[in-house]
Parts: sequence; structure tokens; C-alpha cells
Amino acid sequence: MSSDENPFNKFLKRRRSRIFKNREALLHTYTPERLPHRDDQINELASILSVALDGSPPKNIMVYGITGSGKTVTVRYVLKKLEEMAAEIGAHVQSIYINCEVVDTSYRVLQTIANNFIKQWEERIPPTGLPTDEVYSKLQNILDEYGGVVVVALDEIDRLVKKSGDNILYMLTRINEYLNRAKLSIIGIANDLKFVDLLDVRVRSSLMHETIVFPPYNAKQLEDILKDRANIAFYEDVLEPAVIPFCAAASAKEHGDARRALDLLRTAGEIAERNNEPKVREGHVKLAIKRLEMDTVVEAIRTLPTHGKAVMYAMYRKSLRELKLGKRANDIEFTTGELYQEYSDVCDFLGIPPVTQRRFTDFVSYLDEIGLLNARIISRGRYGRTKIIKLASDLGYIEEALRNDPEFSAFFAKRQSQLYLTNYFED
DNA sequence: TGTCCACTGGAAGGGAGGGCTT
DNA sequence: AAGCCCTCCCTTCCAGTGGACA
Repeated sequence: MSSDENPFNKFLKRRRSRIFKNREALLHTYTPERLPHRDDQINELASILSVALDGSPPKNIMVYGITGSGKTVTVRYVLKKLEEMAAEIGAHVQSIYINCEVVDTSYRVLQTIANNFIKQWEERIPPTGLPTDEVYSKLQNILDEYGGVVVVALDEIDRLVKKSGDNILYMLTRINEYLNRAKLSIIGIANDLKFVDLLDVRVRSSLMHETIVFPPYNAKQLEDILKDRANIAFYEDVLEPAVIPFCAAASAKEHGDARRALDLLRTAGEIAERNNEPKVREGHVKLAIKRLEMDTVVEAIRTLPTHGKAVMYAMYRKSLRELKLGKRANDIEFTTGELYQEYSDVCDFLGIPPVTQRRFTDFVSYLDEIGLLNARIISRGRYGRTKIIKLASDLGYIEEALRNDPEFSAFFAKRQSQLYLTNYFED
């Protein structure tokens, strides 16, 4: 390459995709103009929310269904349409969407709602510092100043309740009693309804005035969704005919998760694009399945705190030893005590003090929750009660994640990979 | 049948860090 | 600057637990 040739040239040529017309249509954040197989839910939501257009507060709504059943996208779609209609007829309606996985304390929820109405940066409510009660009364003033109907959608509301209790829901469900001009309604979105057991009876009855269920999609329905989005996302004739049915079938097997189906299709397209191929084939989807599996594990580990990573590394190291002794990957499991010992050794190695066993069990529970580990409690009689902990993801993926971590890469620096990225758990 | 093991997991609280009001 | 509040991460304490074993 001559020195005057710009090294970005070849990327520039490739930059204009021959595969994607509009990649965004396959992202979770995209709200499409059509939502196949969700007419019933859209109509139900719209009929409950329609009173907002007359200035009355809609009843609170609980929306539930498993991951990828279209809850979020449907609620966002209906809220968008509600605001459009309100603007058209001059009604005072504002909707606010809050993801409680990010905004997960009472204070932050109140702050987020309030800041939605504050345009001046200096006047916005700070992320911490004020008493929660004060933010609550500020919010009342702000809402009354606005004077219309406010619909707040709390996505992953179950997480909020598990983490911070139901105090915030109590505050929000009662706020209308203190408002003179404005009215506030809540839409709670949850994966399952187990969390309502944690709610105060009054909160429960108020929050669940209306419930709307989102059943999982079947393969045929997923296909319709993918076709719709593919029309927006891909150039014509880029997808081979088998691609969409294959994506739909693979995701239908995993509880009909539309989000995953869209991820698969997008990733398959990206793989084809990166390989400079003119068409997306079934083979790309198969690669995409592997890729997504690995990305999920790598991303989950990457975002863990140091001690969480240390637990994963302890699990990795101990499993690897067992593997070398000839044990089958599926049979490798440890008790809390065994893994805690290994974890303490890892901390010694890193030169950081280990957390207590109590805190350690919190990490194990969390890693179980996010699917990196499998943990179940067993009783071994006079040998006590403990948790049996197994890996829930491929050792190779875990190694890949830790090898690229600045704190843990030293463990791998001298050695070549002990593993190839083969799936040990494939049988 | 009672004992006892090796934990589990809830509750309370400490302290560092960030930010507010007065 | 002082006093207060919130969040996050962690420790300490401790009652509770299921089932093998004597």
C-alpha cells in the first residue's frame, strides 16, 4: 500500500451496505408502524387509555408476558399513538417510559418523571442529594403546573419492587389525591406476576385495575413479524427464502421470543455483510446463533464487578481442572464451600481481599439469575445444606470474556487457549 | 426421634462517595 | 463548612432448614 493511499478507503467502499437498507428496524428500540398479532392487546390498551383524551385519568394497567412477547414495543406504540392523537385534538396528555432495570429506586423514578417536564438543565432534579419526600412534593407541583394527564409506563416493574420495595408504587398510586389539576396513571410491565405477592394490598388492587396478558408468539407469528421487519431492514432479494422460517423456528423453540428472533436475523445479516456476501443464507443464521450465545456470555461477564468476575474465574479454573481429570463437562459441579475456597485463592492471586461468604452467596445467586451459573439448594443430611453450583455457559466463552479483561488477562497471558470455542454442553 | 451439619437468606447497619441546602 | 440525604457495596448477626445418621 502506498503511503498516500488513505487506509480508510477500503472501509469507505464497504460502508454503503448492500445488505441493509435500514438496520435500525431490527433493533429492540425500534417502534414499527405495524405490530402483527397484537391487535387485541393494542385495542384493549387503547380502550382503557382513551379516556385520557377527555382529560380523565385512565385506570392503572398491569401488562405481563414472557420476554420477547411484545409487551414493551406494544405499550410504546400505543403511547406514541395516544400522544399523536392528543396533539391532533389539542388534549393535554403526556406519556413517560421508564425502564426500571436502569431506574431502580424510588428516588430515581420520581426524579425521572419530574425531569421529563423540566427543560432547563440547571433546574433539573439531581441524581442524588435531596430527600425523597422533597422530590415527591416537587413532582406534585410540576405535574399540577403541567395540568394534563400523565401516563407513566414502568417497564420491568418487578425488578423495581424486588430491589426497592413497593413504597414508590404506593406513592404513585396515591399521588392523584394530592394533585389539583393533573392526573397520573401507571402502566406496569412485568415478565411474571409473582412479584405482586410482595405488594401491599392497597397498592396491588390499585395497580391491577386492569391486566393485559401477552401470550408468547408461535413460529408462524414470529415469521410474520420477521417478514414485516425484513421488508424495512433489508434490500430486496437479499434474504434467501429459508432464512426467515429458520430464524422463527429457532426462536419459537426458545419460548417464542421475538426479540431473539430479530437479533438472530440482524446478526445473520451482519455476518453476511462482513464476509462481503451478496445474500444472507441459512448458514449465516447458524453462525449467528453461536455468535449471540457468545456475545451474551461475554457481555454479561464484561459488566460484572471485580468480585463477580473472580467468582466466574474460580468456576472456570476449577471446572478446567476437573475436565483435565477426565470428568464430563455436564457432571462438573461444586458446593458453595468448595467454590468459595477457590474464589478466595483467586482473590489472593489478584491481591484483593475476598468478600465474606455471605456476600459471596449473593454473587452466586446473581450469576444464577443472569444465566451464567446454575445453582440449586440441596440438603446432604448431616453433611449440611448447601447450594450445588454448575456452569450454565460454555467454558470457552467464559475464557474468551476473561482473557480480554484487563484485570484477568494476566491469568491467560502466558498460555495459549486451553480450549477451542467448541460447545462442551452440546450433546 | 432427635441431633447436627453447612449452609441459606433476611435484617440491620456501617462507611465511602456523590450531591444537596443553609 | 456543616449537616443532611441517597446510593452502593459490603459486613455482621442470626434464625431457619432438609435430611443423613446415631
